[in-house]
Amino acid sequence: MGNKDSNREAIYLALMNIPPGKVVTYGQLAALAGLPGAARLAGTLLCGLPEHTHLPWHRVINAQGKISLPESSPAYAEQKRRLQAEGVEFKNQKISLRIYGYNT
DNA sequence: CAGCAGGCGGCAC
DNA sequence: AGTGCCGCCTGCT
Repeated sequence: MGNKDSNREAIYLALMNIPPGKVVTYGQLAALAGLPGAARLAGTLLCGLPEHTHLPWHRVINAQGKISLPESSPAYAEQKRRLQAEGVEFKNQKISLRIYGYNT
């Protein structure tokens, strides 16, 4: 345990455990994967996910409760749409972690 | 509210 | 095989 490959896998596994209608921050996801402080890693990996992935990458947002992508990005629109489809409400592009945050 | 520095991997040279 | 730069980040000034 601890090698790079398992870290990547850990992130994916942690992501799979996020239930619909809930969201986690990058840092939280990394922490759940056993990699505290590796928030950026989570972002990098999600960025590299193939389009055909089954992983709920859309449930990952930044610590500010916002989608960490340019609003003009196609991925932004899709992420927002998927979250709204799961019942997540946006307040001016912002999500309430207090309400939709995933707590173990 | 904006700006800067810090810690962790990934990828290119 | 080693070094360096960059990122869908964060927390603190």
